[in-house]
Amino acid sequence: MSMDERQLPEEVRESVEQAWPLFVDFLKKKEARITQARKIVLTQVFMRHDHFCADDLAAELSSGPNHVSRGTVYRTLALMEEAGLVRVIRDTDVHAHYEHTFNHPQHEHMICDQCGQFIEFSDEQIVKLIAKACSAHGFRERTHRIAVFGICRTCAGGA
Amino acid sequence: MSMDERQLPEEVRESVEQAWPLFVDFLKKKEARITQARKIVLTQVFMRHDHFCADDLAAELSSGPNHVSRGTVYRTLALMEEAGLVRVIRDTDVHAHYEHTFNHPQHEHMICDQCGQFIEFSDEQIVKLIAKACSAHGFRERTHRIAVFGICRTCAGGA
DNA sequence: ATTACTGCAAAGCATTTGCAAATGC
DNA sequence: GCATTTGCAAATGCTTTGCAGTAAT
Repeated sequence: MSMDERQLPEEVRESVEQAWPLFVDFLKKKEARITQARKIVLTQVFMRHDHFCADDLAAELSSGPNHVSRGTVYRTLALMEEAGLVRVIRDTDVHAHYEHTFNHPQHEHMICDQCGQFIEFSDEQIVKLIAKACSAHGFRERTHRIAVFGICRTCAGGA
Repeated sequence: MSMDERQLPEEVRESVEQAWPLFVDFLKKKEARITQARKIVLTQVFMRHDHFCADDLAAELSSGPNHVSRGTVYRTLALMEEAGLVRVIRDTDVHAHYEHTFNHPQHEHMICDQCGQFIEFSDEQIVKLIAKACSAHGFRERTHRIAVFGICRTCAGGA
C-alpha cells in the first residue's frame, strides 16, 4: 500500500510525476475518485518500457505490497485509455473480423466508434511509404493493416 | 449437403467458381482433403459482401441443408487465411496490448510473425495521408493504428 | 483400408461483472 | 455518512480441442 516512490527508477518517477496529475485532473472532471489503486496501476504502467498486455500487468500486481486485483487493473486501464495516457495497440474485439481477398484488392478501414460501420479506403502512397519504412528496417512485409477510429460522416452530421 | 449452386446469386457463383479451384490446389499441396464442409464454408464466405465475423458465419451455417459445425467453420477459416483467400481485418490476439502515450509520440508497429517482436516506426507523410483520406470521407479521426506483419531483420538473417 | 475431417460438447482463457466490504470525499 | 471502488470469485463469450464416428483417398 505504500507506493514508496523513492524505490522507483529515476525516469519512471519522472513520468509518474508528470502523468499522475493529468490523471487526477481527468478523474476530477469525471467526478471519479483519486485512489491508491489507480496510482499503483499508473505507476506500474510506466515501469514498462513500452508494450505490455493487461494480463501481465495484472499478474505483476497480483501480489506484493502494491497489490491490486485483476478486475481493478482492467478497469483502471480503461480509464487511462479514456484519459489518453495509454493507447491500445492491439485489441481483442469481441470477435475476429474477416473479409475475403478474392477480387478484393488490399485496402484499409475506417471504423466508426459510434455505429461500428467499416468504411474502406485505399491509398497507393501510403502503401508505398509503408514498404519503404519496412525496407529501412530490414523488415520483410507479409501484410499490413490500417485501422482508423473515429466518427463517420453520418454519425457526425445526423441526429 | 447439396450445395446447389444454381441458387447462388450470379456474382457469388462467379467468385466461388474462381476461388474454389485455388483452395483445392492449396489443399492438395498441403495433402489435405477436399471436403464438402470446406466448400460450403468457402461459398458462405463469398455470400458476404465484405466484412464478417467468424461467429456470425458459424451461426449462419449452424442449421439448414448446408450445415457445418462451429469448430469446422473456425478451422476452415484458418485454412482459407493460410491460403490467402481471406484476410483478418481485426483479430483477437490472445490478449490486448497497450503502451503508454506519455512522452511517447504516435508511432506505428511492425510485428514479427516469428519472434513476436514489436518494432516501432513513424512516418509523418503517412499520418498526413491518413488525415487527408479521412477528410475526403467526412470521417472525423480520433486515432489510428497501423500494424505491419512480416519477418524482422534478425529472424530473416540469422539462424 | 487408411487416415484425415467433422460434429459435438466440453474445456480454455482473457476479460467482465455482481456483490459485500472498504475507502475516498 | 454516503457513494464510489475494490476484491473476489463466478460468469461470459469467443475460440479451441478431444474423441468417436464419418467421409475422402
